[in-house]
Amino acid sequence: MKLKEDFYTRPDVEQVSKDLLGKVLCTRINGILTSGKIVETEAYCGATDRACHAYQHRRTKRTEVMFQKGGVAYVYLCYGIHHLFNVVTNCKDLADAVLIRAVEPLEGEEEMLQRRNMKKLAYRLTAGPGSVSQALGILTRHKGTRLDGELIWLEDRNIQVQEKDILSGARIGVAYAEEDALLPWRFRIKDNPWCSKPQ
DNA sequence: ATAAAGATCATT
DNA sequence: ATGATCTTTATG
Repeated sequence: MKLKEDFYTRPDVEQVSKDLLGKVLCTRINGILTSGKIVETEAYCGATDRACHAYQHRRTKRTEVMFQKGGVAYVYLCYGIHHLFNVVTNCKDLADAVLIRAVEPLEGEEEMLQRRNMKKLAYRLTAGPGSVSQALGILTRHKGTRLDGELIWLEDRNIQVQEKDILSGARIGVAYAEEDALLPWRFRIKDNPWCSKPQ
């Protein structure tokens, strides 16, 4: 069943980030269902985290959606090429988000291969945030989409992830964030081959 | 108005 | 290792 609003509005992004492991991200773009089990995430906290676009509650046109109540999509363009998908969490005016970094393909494999311009199934199909969005058909225009709707949503399919099977580490690509770059806010499922490469 | 940097990926 | 590629943001 679909995750409800109270899953997203909890105040602890770190916790939500961990809880998202094992949940299923689904999209139905142009009527085509694609989905994947989330195996890797990163937490971003607006109030205190230099690595977050909304650091110190910085409100811009881009970050505005992060200030909404949890349960909407924050999608932005990275390096001019990649559409990165985040789940907005916490309450209104508290700009926290979780970046989905990798999923394990479940449904719509053919469509995902096509979107990624690949011929046969390989781990790189959905490893890395840019790849996830491309495979699922998520674009910046989906920014602000409610995650309880029919376009993009998350499901709990009762997949159990043990606390001991969650590895945490420093986030990727946030060297500029100084000491905040060291926070262990990247989470992944131990021994899952669908995670993106770098430790 | 202009410039610089960026939560990345694929290729060499 | 390096290039692709273009939005967002900061600065003048």
